[in-house]
Amino acid sequence: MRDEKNNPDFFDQVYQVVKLIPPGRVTSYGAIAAYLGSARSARVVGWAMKAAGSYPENLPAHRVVNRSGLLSGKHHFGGQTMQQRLEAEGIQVLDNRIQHFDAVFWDPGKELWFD
DNA sequence: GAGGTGACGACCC
DNA sequence: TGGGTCGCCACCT
Repeated sequence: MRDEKNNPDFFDQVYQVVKLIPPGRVTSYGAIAAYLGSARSARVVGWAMKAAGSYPENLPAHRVVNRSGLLSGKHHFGGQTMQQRLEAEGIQVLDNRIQHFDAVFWDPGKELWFD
């Protein structure tokens, strides 16, 4: 029954992309969803992030924020863990929002495509 | 088995 | 131009 952690293909894909996010960069749920081919399923990406809480790997979910650069899931990280981690990456975060979001934004469907 | 929810996003009025 | 509503897909109860 495919025991192991319940990792559907979609979730696994999300985890792969998230882990590919370079340090000092961030992306949005929609960007990942779009990269997977389901731009409308940005919510599902958020689910994957939530499920990532059970992920043993160093899943940099803190590098994933909403389309507005707002740390939507910061509360889920457990306090300011998310913001603090982003600052450690060199990303300026103010009031739960990423500064220069456009500058640190990382698009998987673009950056990965070019390399 | 079915319904409601949810770390979002885009479209419509 | 801005605010509101619907849609998406999977997980949880």
